[in-house]
Amino acid sequence: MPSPRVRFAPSPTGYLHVGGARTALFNWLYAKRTGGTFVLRIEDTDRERSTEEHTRVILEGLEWLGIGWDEGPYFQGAYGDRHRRDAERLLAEGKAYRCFCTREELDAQRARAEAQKVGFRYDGRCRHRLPGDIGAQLALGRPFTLRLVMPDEELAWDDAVHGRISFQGRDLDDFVILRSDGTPIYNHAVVSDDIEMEITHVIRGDDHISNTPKQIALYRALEKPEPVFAHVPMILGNDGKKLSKRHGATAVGDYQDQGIFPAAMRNFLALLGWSPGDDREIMAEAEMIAAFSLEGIQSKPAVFDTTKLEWMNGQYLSATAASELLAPVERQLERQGVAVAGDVLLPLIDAVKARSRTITQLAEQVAVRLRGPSSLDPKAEALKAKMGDGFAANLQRAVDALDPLPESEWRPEPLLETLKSAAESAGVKLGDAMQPIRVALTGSTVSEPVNELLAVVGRSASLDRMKAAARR
RNA sequence: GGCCCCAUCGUCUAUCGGUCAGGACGCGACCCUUUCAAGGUCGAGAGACGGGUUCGAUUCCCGUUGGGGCUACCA
Repeated sequence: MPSPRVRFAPSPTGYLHVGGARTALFNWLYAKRTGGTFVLRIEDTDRERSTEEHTRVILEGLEWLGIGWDEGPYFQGAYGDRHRRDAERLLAEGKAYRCFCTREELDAQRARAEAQKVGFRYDGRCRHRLPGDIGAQLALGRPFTLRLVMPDEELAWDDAVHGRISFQGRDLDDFVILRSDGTPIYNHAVVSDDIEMEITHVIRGDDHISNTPKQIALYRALEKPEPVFAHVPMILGNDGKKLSKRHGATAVGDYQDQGIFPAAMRNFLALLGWSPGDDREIMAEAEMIAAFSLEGIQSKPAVFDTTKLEWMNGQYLSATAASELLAPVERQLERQGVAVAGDVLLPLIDAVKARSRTITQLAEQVAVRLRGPSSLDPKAEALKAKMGDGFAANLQRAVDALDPLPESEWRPEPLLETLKSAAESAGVKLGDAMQPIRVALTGSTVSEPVNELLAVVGRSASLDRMKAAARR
């Protein structure tokens, strides 16, 4: 059996969204698993909506995710001649026909059908035009499209994820394969290209299921063997509707900006609608490839859960050394206008790493330690309100205790000892003594241990922030 | 309206006729910590409904209901 050839074929009419990315990932995984070839094809036959910008973003998104292609990118628009030849061959063989119906006529028919609440299907009125009539239309220079003669037969296939799916040709209409300007329609271009590129496995979104019988009809008309089809289910928003812009971040680039690791994104996407069949969650690339199969793909749609994505990213984050985080954190800080040397950053990164889920969160925490909190988060606000006067009093006591500590003693151990004895002699619980300091220094109730926090922020900045917070 | 797909905890999923229906996220509790997390342990939480088939159905079949997709000279 020849090695499989799969393809990812996005249309550059929008950004690379997570659904497309997952489809690409499944194709890629399958190719890697089987030693096959992964072809990238840009379907830009819709000239109106396709842009180079979108193409660039899609390519960059795939590269960022580490999904490399073996062939391409091919641009569908470059193969117009072949698409036309294939369509004309069908015309010559009587498997397609010229349709002189105008768009206006068709629109009117469709509107009428809709008003009557019946499904619109092209009635095939041009299918049986007499040769003389056709000649006359041609002589008049009337524009025409090419329509496929839809056979009245079963159009079925064994879907690799759904099992057998069957349509009846009589339920489908004679769809257009070539526009009046000679350019191909999607379904025709896809089949022509998949044949030419010797694609053996078509792995794509569920929304293409209804295109598949049309494409099968085309394969039969062209007398070429059909590939294996595998339709992966949709990705839904948290309201159970198809994932779209109004659900927030749907573009792969959004997650890149949020500081999600490509490896975490890949891992998460792979587990959305696919499972290795056991309990594994965090999986290395090689592990996923080894476990991947089309049969392991779920047949029901999956809801995109960003909370779990962030958890997974946190897993990758805590497994990454601070030194490797240096460069991305520097980039994030630069964007916020904070420039600091790496040797200052490293201990800060180490301090907050375990408490962050994304690079962005991590960079924010680092920035707060460098320049102080700009505001208090809701929990810190609530704590301050709850403690009332005790908040400032505890802070003032801490300042009094810590102020005499010289720079050389401003280290975690002496700091802890000092704070402990101060709290003890004042008869205050350690927690009550510590939390106000945490809030004063970071604006948050969550941080590394307070003594370590004080050490990492430094003597003068710590005392300044505490004094300022005690005054307010 | 027509055609097609889908249905296990709130979410992602395991189960390929016999399981106390397992795991993960999230949630709650506890442990650890004379401070926050992280981590660890435990807990709550699911087979849409109705018929079959079978000694036995979450699993196989049919129907109902509920979601979703497509129905262009878009992709």
